[in-house]
Amino acid sequence: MTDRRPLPRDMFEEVCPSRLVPFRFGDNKWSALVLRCLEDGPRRFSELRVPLHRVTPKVLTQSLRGLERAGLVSRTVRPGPAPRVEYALTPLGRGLLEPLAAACAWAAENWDEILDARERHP
Amino acid sequence: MTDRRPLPRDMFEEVCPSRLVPFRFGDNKWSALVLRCLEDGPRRFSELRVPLHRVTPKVLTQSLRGLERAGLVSRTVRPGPAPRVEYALTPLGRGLLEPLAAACAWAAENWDEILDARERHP
DNA sequence: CGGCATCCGAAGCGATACTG
DNA sequence: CAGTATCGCTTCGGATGCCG
Repeated sequence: MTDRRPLPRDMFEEVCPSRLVPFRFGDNKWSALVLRCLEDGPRRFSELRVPLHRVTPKVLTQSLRGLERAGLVSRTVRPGPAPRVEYALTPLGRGLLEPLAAACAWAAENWDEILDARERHP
Repeated sequence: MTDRRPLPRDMFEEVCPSRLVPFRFGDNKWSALVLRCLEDGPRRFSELRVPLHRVTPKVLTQSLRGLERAGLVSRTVRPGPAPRVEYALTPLGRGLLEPLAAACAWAAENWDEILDARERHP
């Protein structure tokens, strides 16, 4: 570890990808989970609320709007007597799912080690 | 997209990896960037502040403490007349860097598309 | 140099109630 | 059903000042 390249002057600039990723993942705390909920196909609004521990409609809406603005999720209103809205991954969103899954796989593999570390540090 | 497996009852349970990942990435908004700053080797406290846009010492400390508690970063005090503290990735932390890099690579590849989406949605 | 203590405004998010 | 509106608590994080 001797090739200590100098750090960039400004990693906060808009153009740095690592700025975007944590931001997208954490647009709000539910975003990543919402993406994974859409993994198997479109889901309705109230359908999403259940596995997300009864998240408040307001907060879920915020999350979905954020994902929509980012082009990761699409929103379609199906015609009918009762309102019926479905959310689905866009191709872009589906692409993000892969690195997200990689991160999750990492977490699963190192689960014990992570928990051990947290116990060791009081 | 016809195999709509039912969603799990509770994706919020402690044991779900996707809970941990957003949490780790977003422990605070700097965590991911700090990890990337340590990519090339150990760095001193004040050395980290520069590329992070002069982040406040308090906040940087919080971030580092969080990463330390998670076992991702180590903190070593080098003996000498003046205080000199170095932070470095642990093997565990280095492992996380890979999925993190994958996510960043995704962001870099789909940069234009993401920005386009944000512009289209007012 | 590498922090910690304090203050404070801003943002996050849950609960509740209401609406087309 | 799929949201919006309002409230209030909690957390985040920037600014400032002090310390060994």
